Amino acid sequence: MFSKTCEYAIKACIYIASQSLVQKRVGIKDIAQAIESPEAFTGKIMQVLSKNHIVDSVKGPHGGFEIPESAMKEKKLAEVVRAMDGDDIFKSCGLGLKECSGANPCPLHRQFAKIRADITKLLETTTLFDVATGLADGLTFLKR
Amino acid sequence: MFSKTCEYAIKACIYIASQSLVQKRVGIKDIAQAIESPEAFTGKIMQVLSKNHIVDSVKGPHGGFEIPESAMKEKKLAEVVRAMDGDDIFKSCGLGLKECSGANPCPLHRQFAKIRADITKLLETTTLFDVATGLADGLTFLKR
DNA sequence: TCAATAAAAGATAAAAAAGTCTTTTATTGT
DNA sequence: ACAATAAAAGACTTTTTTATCTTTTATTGA
Ligand code: FES
Ligand code: FES
Repeated sequence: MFSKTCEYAIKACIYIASQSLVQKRVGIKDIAQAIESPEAFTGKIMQVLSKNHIVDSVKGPHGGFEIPESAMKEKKLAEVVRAMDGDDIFKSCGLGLKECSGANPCPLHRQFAKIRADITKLLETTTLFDVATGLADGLTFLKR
Repeated sequence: MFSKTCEYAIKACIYIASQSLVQKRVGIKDIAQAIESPEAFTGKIMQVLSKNHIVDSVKGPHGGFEIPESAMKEKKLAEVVRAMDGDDIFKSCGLGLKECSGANPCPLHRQFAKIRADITKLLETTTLFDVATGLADGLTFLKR
């Protein structure tokens, strides 16, 4: 569904958001621990998220990453996915045809179009705030 | 969604099925041409499909692959997917947690579970016959 | 029986994804 | 100013996926 990189990115964002809810800035080590990701690789991913203005990064002592509450209420999961995996999941053919089109449909076009629309809706409507609260409340988990 | 290998496999099966509908056995070259896949790689994929009894293979002159009409009415797309990609798509967590479980749900568990169920239903209920007819009738396509 | 045909099997190769290590840059508090 | 901290940037390595090439095995029909 998503690349490993994208999975890490989504989890990292949710974790950062949940910590930002209690005014805590988190470092790469914290993140890697919280989402069970390799530390150095997580650093690379954070660079992309930071460049795409999905998270705010602060260098130096007491630095780290954060997502202001106002921002996390705006940022959709779709933005994270697009930053990491591009928009393949939103528009490409499930059987890998060069382009998905009703005019030249693959044998599963109708069914896939429905599923893709569901995925798109989920990602385009869910904000980081939406998912961060469940984590903060201990209702959902990012590892195990 | 699926690996490239799996996409080729699904398309190959659909093509073979559609040709079997008109009593035509097809070779690797035909298949590779019909689904725009690399020929040698397609051969490898056919080995797996053949070993998993998803297609029948015949060596020698006039040999090739076929799927008897009775068989294609039984074979579900899910069998093809399982043979190539395993059952990850049917059961694993969308965010990559070691296992998907309601007891230890990731923040997107409920939404993913729904989408996964839809995908599963599609793959478990659609037979090769179902999709082969659309192709045979020129309503659907495997390339472009 | 033997030449031609076509898939199976095996050994590599190339490309992409995932992951690591080292150096640089920015920030902070003393 | 400067030592310590932490992310950014860059160069690399490893693993997995995708793809190719060669050899072997089975089948056919002349
Ligand atoms: S053409 Fe394949 S999903 Fe639309
Ligand atoms: S735990 Fe993630 S989808 Fe179920």
